[in-house]
Amino acid sequence: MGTRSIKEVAQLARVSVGTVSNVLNRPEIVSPATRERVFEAIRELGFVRNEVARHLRVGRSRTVGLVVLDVSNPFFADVAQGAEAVADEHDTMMMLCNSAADPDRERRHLDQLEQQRVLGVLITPVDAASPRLAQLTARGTPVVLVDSAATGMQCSVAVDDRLGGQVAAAHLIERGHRRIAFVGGPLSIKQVADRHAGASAAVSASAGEGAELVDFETTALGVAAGRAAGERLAALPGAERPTAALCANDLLALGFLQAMSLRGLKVPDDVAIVGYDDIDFAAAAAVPLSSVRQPRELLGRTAIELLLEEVSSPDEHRHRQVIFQPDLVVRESSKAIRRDA
Amino acid sequence: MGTRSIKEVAQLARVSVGTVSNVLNRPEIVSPATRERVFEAIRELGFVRNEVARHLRVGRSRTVGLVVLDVSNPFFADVAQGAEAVADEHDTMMMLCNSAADPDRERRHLDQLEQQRVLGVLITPVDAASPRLAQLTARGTPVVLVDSAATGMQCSVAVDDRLGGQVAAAHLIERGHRRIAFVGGPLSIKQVADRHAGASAAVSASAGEGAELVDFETTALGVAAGRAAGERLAALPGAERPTAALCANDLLALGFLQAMSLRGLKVPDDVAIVGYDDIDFAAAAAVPLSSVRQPRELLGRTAIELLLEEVSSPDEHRHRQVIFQPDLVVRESSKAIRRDA
DNA sequence: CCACGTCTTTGAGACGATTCAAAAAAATCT
DNA sequence: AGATTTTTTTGAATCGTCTCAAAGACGTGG
Repeated sequence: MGTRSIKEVAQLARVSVGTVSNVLNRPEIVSPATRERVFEAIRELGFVRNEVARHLRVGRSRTVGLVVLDVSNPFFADVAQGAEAVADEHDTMMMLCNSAADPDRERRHLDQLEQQRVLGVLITPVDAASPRLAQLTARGTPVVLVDSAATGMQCSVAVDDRLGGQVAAAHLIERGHRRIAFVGGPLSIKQVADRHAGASAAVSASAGEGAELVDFETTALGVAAGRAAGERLAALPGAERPTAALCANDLLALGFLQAMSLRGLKVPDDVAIVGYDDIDFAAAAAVPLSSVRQPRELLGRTAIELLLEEVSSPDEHRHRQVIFQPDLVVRESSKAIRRDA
Repeated sequence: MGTRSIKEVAQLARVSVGTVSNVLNRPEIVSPATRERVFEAIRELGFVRNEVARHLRVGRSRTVGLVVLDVSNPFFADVAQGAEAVADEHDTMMMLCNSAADPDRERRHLDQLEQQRVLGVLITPVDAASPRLAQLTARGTPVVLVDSAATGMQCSVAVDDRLGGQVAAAHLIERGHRRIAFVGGPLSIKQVADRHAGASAAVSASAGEGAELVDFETTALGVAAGRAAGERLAALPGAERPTAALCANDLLALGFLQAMSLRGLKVPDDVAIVGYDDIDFAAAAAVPLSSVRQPRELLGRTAIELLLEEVSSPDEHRHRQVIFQPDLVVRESSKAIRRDA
């Protein structure tokens, strides 16, 4: 259609294509008069550089793929935001892809990104050990794992989920809770398993005081799953019912909270809740939720910085596994001290 | 790096590059023996087709840009999901871009998409009348407006926001409310203005019964803005205080709801609330929110279908403006009938 | 007026895949 | 076997941009 090429610009400006290219890429080496003439022609024709041809010639893309488990989880939206801010500064485009935790969708996205010869891929993998990821790396597309630890062949940025789970559980124990529910799943998801392991460790450490962890495994990580788990818990007879719930993420926690209020259980008096991720909704919930905060934007920023570093100096680059510390934010939902132990 | 070209495959399989290309694109015209030999070579070398070169030669991209106002608003996540489902079936990739309602970011994204020569752009524009959009269309990149009505030069899919506002307000009036707050802003956003206009119309129609609309304009559409508006409303003396709030979207409604519970006002007894969008969080709120539902996935599906139609038969294509009807979903937050009018 | 630097501009290859007319090979018919 | 048709394979041209060696323009000093 109306798309003009460098050649037409050259013709109109009465210069060679090489000169137009120079104006575009190294304007300072072109004489001011010519430069102006070329700009004029560009304006007149409405010329827009064809990035595809440029990429083919230069052999280096300007776009980075970001594959996340769930675009509608605000946690990932924030990670993306962080990554994009840095990408912007480097004149790089982010391609946001949603795997929806489906390995098949993930694979399709990776295929497409590889075919596009993107500069690199940031990914929160469904399964970090998937051979597809290793293959991608091996074939020359740099990969940075996000929110998931790599084993040395790649860079990664993650948050210490074990520590997060531990701190959260320790907090609940310290507030007097003894029977603590762990709400989350499937445990095949690394993050969930780690948080669980952390909680488990904290509970074991206090086993002498009678602390114990009760698992409420869920099949998904959304609001609905949390609500279902909450109903299950609410249905238990008082003595067996945990007095606190540690949820593997905030969406679960929000659903869980709703179930409590539907069943007439007071939060935090009857049941305390701690979520994970500290998304904006957590603080804004009916009962503001305690939550384990992760540096979301920073996670995204760091991931792309590692990627860009790897790309710009492939030789001296050493893969790094960055791990951030989570922070427990205590709010209403777990503030009260339980006195009936 | 490790990236092999069609030429290397040809060499290894002892055929010409043309044949390899045929195997890739029209395998049926290649003799089985040769075909197998080529596949073998592809496997051995780990060849991945270079989509960039293909695109350059064929002149037709396989990716579509989707620019939304806020990735972290579940409404848009669902729209994206719908669009992606259809794109998938057509072997097309979706490039999700977040303008964050910032005209500048939006412009940058459009620039990049145009440089990439994408197949087309689906966009929820910050300003539908922006000349940049017309320019994109004029230069040959098809544009479909999403959740925003076009004027004839482009296709568009939208939901009747005026009707939505009207139905929501009528519902509140029918439940006995007379002083109704409209929470939302800025009014420069078309969707907000339309919803307001609809509400306004419904209220005017019942002015004889003493209904009136009180504006609580906000500067943003997030949870925080809703909370702030809620506090403003709660601070009013009882007689002046509206008994119902119609919020321009669910995020505002959630924030508003939280403010009510912080200030000790009961929902729906003291103040009824109706949100807009019916995102999953609405049903999952502490008090399940009434909300005006929009066919989110359908919006996305339809948008990309229009785009693909336009692209596949540019000549006979007539631009269409599709408008869907919203549905009011009544839940706890506005169910009660007010008896004190 | 020539030789010699310094700026500018030029234009012929890439880059990797697709296309298509034409050549080659195989199959079918006399 | 030779002619004819059908099936396969070939390879040069092309898409739009960048790169870089080389040519051209210009100014300066001798």
